[in-house]
Amino acid sequence: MLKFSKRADYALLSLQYMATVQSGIAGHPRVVNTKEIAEEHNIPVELLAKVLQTLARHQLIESHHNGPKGGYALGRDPKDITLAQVLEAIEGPLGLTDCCHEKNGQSQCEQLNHCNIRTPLFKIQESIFQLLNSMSIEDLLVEETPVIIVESLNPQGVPS
Amino acid sequence: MLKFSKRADYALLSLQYMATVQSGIAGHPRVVNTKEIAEEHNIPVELLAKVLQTLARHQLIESHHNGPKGGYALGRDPKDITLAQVLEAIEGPLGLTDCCHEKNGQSQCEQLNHCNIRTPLFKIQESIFQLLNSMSIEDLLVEETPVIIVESLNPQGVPS
DNA sequence: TTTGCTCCGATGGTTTTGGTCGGAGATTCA
DNA sequence: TGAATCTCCGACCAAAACCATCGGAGCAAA
Repeated sequence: MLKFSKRADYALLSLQYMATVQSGIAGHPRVVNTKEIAEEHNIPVELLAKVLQTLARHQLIESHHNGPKGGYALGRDPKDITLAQVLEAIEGPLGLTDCCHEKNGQSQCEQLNHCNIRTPLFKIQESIFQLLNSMSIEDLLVEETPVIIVESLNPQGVPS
Repeated sequence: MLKFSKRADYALLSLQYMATVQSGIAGHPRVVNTKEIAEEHNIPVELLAKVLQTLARHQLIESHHNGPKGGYALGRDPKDITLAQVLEAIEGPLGLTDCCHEKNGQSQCEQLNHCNIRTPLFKIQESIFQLLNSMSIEDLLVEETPVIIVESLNPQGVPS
């Protein structure tokens, strides 16, 4: 599936929204609160709150707990927040395979000594990382987006 | 995390192994059975069996149930099996986000009407798909692979 | 003081995933 | 023919991940 989690989706939506509001394109720049983002995008408030907390903890956004006028704002320039940073904040260290992650100084991979596909997989991983690092929140600020349904990748059309 | 599932890992390991054996590099080309692959790579036999069945169902490999000499063999030339095909066979239709997948003719995305990040995300997805489609099992046939631990992507070094 | 917000921890339910088990059918070999 | 060895298939269970909810503490502005 290679899918983003919903938390990641919510994070990207929120950051894009905050960037738009702060840019001043739509009215005066201002701080936005959780409820507003949630209602705007049809997201459960409580879950979104946790996502935003996580982003704040990683300093991608700043929390302003100023009573009724509190809320969140971007911690830096939108073009200084890469998608890789967002994903890593939300989902933890990225890595296609288990052998990418250490725990107590040891790789977690059961097949480490019998594995012959690390090198090519790392190449793929590198490409994906490069991609995610090359795109920032600023790149999400585009106009109207049409609905696209992705076709099956399988050239044979064999049902999955 | 953007991680492959273990089933996907096992599938790739198996296909690489089968390609090596069939190429004749190491002794005569032959059919391999589940147990051999499992022991070779330290994988639970039963789970691997399911993975191989799935691959066979998608015609990426062929099953030869010929009693004691039975086993599996690649269904086509290694360079005609792309990684995208393998992943899609194992994990179902690929797609970064929910709005990629239809169900009963309807998109599953709750945020469809409030979503402003589809276009850029689809670009990312396209790039990843292109990458996975451009690599085949043949590309996995490389020599010795060193262990590499991937560093954190986060330039700030903020703990995740 | 009240309101409306952030923050944090705890919890429950559902889905996915990893892993297991048992039986049916086919083929080879003794 | 019968035993052994394999694939094949479906059902099953346990653990982990993920989504979602709730409750309460603290803070600042009106």
